[in-house]
Amino acid sequence: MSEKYDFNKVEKKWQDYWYSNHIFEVKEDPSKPKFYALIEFPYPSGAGLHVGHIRAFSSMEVIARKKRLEGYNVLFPIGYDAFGLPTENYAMATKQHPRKVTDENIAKFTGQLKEVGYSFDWSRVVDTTDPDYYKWTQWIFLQLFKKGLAYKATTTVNFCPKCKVVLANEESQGGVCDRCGSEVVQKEKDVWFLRIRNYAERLLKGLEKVNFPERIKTEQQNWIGRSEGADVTFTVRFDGGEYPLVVYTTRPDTIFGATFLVVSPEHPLLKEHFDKVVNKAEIEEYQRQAKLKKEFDRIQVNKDKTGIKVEGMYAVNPITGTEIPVFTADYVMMDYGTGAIMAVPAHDQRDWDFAKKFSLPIIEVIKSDVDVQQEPYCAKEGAGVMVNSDFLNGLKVKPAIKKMIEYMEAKGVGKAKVDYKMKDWAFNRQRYWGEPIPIINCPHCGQVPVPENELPLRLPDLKDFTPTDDGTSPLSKCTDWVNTVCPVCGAPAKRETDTMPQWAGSSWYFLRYESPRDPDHAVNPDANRYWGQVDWYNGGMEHVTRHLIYSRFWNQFLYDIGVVKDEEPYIRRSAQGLILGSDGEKMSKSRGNVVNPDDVVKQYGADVLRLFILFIGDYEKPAPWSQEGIKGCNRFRQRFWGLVDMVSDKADTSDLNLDALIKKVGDDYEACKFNTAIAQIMTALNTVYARGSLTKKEFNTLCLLLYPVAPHITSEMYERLNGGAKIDRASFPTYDPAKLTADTVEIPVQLMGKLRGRVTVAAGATEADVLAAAKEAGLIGDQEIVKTIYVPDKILNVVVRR
RNA sequence: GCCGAAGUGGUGGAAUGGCAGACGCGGCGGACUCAAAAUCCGCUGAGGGAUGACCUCGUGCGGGUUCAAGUCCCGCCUUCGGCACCA
Repeated sequence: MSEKYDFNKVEKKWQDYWYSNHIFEVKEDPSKPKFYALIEFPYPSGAGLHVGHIRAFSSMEVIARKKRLEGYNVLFPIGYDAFGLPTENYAMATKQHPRKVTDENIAKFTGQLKEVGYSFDWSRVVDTTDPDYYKWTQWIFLQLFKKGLAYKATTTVNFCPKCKVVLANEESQGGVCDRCGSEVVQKEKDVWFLRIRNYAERLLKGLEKVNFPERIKTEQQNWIGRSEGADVTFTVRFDGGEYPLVVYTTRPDTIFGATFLVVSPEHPLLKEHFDKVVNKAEIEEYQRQAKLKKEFDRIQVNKDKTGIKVEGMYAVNPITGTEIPVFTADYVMMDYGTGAIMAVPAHDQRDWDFAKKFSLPIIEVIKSDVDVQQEPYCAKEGAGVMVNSDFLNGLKVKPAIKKMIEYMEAKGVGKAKVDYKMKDWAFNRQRYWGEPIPIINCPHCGQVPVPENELPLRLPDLKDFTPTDDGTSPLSKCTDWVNTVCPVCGAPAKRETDTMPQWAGSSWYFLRYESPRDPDHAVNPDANRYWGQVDWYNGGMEHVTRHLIYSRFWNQFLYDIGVVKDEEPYIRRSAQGLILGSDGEKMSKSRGNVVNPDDVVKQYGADVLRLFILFIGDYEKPAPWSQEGIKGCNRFRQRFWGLVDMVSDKADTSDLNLDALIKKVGDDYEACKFNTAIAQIMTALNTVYARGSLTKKEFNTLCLLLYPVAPHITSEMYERLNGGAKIDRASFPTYDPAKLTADTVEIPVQLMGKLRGRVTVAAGATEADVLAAAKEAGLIGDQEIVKTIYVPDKILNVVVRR
């Protein structure tokens, strides 16, 4: 009898072996096929590794270990997304430098990850806060700038008065700051933007050729929000003048029902021709009110419509020539479409609400059962027939849209246009702990890029990096750094003091992994030629619409300028579900239901933690932690260890189909069905225990199948029974497709679709054989058989006359 | 409002249209033990039957297609996620 399994000793032994012998470090090797497995690199927070990380990383860990056994040259890198607010806030609170905090956190994460036994290539670690890394983040920004894809504009922004930072819309949802929960206010600000909208169509198109789950594609499509419509030019007339006013509509067919026109309070019409407006004071007051409102209030659905008629102006419908009134209302947004709409109250809820409130006419242009004076008929696309619409009458909606656009284009009053909900990417933050934006503001030359040979533009070593009250970056306090000379004309100039958002560094890190130390390229061309795209990327659903789109955008841009060879960065993407507390709620400190992976490793070891996190349930769905469930995996490991003493030449192998087991486990791993893969191995283990012995071949197969999940114990077991051989040098077992079915099969027999019993027959038995066997077993009487359905080796169903 | 995913025992969850509940947890009973823990063995959807090898019911609800439906179709309910005064 072998000694009891000592997980502490064994796990330490194998981790030492892996890491000190650099087993998982890889080089380009044209003799082997490559496989690039990627996990989202963690943000090294002070809290350390979370069980959510374990679930997120373990899928690619299994795939990486399996692919290596299958002969692939596997790139499985790790790094740290280390710029960001929590570190900076913690550093301020504890009066330390963020650099020090970051280094400590990274060291902590590294230690924890190694204790779990992950097979990362530790020679390729990247850290987004390392100047050798952010040098290239800045370089990519400069390429974007040079191509006109980075620009500065004044807009109102969401500002968090507590964090003293400008927030993107997605970081201030519900009108509160993502980070601290404070109420967000609106503020005028110069903001850097990246023109991601220029890539909207390609980001959509690219989804057709990648293997992402449908839900991820759908979320990205919604985020991009493509809509087909038309720009239609109305003429605004006022005392002594005319002004072309372009509205955007997805329903140009309904223009005969347009009874008024609405412009956003920020619309240029109300600036450029404001002197023609009769009720100036009233409108100015409304504009002031709109500005005060936070984004949150303004986009509240179903709230009362407000607005003011623009007196002294009216608009001419370019199709009918009819004059209609012009309003300004805050339900029209300046940053979508053209900031102006033609209102068709009969067929749009918002326009209808507004028309009712201001007693405006409602003209039906799509026939329906509803009385549009009582409620709008908001037909889904394609439903209904045009009425009251002159030459469109009798047409269905779709052909009517087509005909109207053709008509407008011929008349020169409108043209087809595709628009996107996605906005340009606000690309700056007023914080210290981020990549400095490498731009110099010269009074003569304007925005001048920092020369590339001066990159990295390092963060100055500030003592006080608390944000300023007026919302400018703490870097502005460092005058030595801010004051410089213009690289073009030599005049005194000032550096840009904003830093990049946290999404910057993570938008291209997967490319840096391919040549992490190359001093001359962001991505080494030879390395990129070999490693190419990420074959499989796993991460969280929460990053699907930001990180995943941003990084696809950067990759497409880098493709356009010839830096990388592939247009899409990721071939396949999967997403793990959340690990919940044992109470079924999201883990959080305040609920006190947080599980620390360190504690689990201490108590049960890494293999049990890895087993449990993968066995817990459907990988893509949320699953609650269970302290009892962990015990079950510990039991399984003990039983698995017991196999060491059960190997025998005389074992009867007839009850275990190894080929089928290999296929099932291998296929399940590839499909992220780790729970059923492990269940299959458990079943096989139960079979072996029931018989009391197993062959050497069975032993090695079971070890190899479980190795990707539980590498420590399987490495030890394999070594012991194979004369010191290392399992990581072995090959993943293969199966013979001809042997997947057993010699005899048990066929369920149904009568009228209801189970009557089972008969055992030789595999491949004919319908007549099975029917005869069923009759002999008394499962079928002597009723008249109308019909039989036989699925070979699967089922027999007999239909009889009643 | 629009889009998407999901609803299965006490519980986490399995089931290319073909034996519903694999595997695990928990529970019950037994073995070992002075005893407990650990371990091992057996049982464990509900109801009925003589507690048996038998029958009936059963995958959110109501219909339908099919020899056969957790799975496909139609109509609902509930939960979760995404987008959202998006023209």
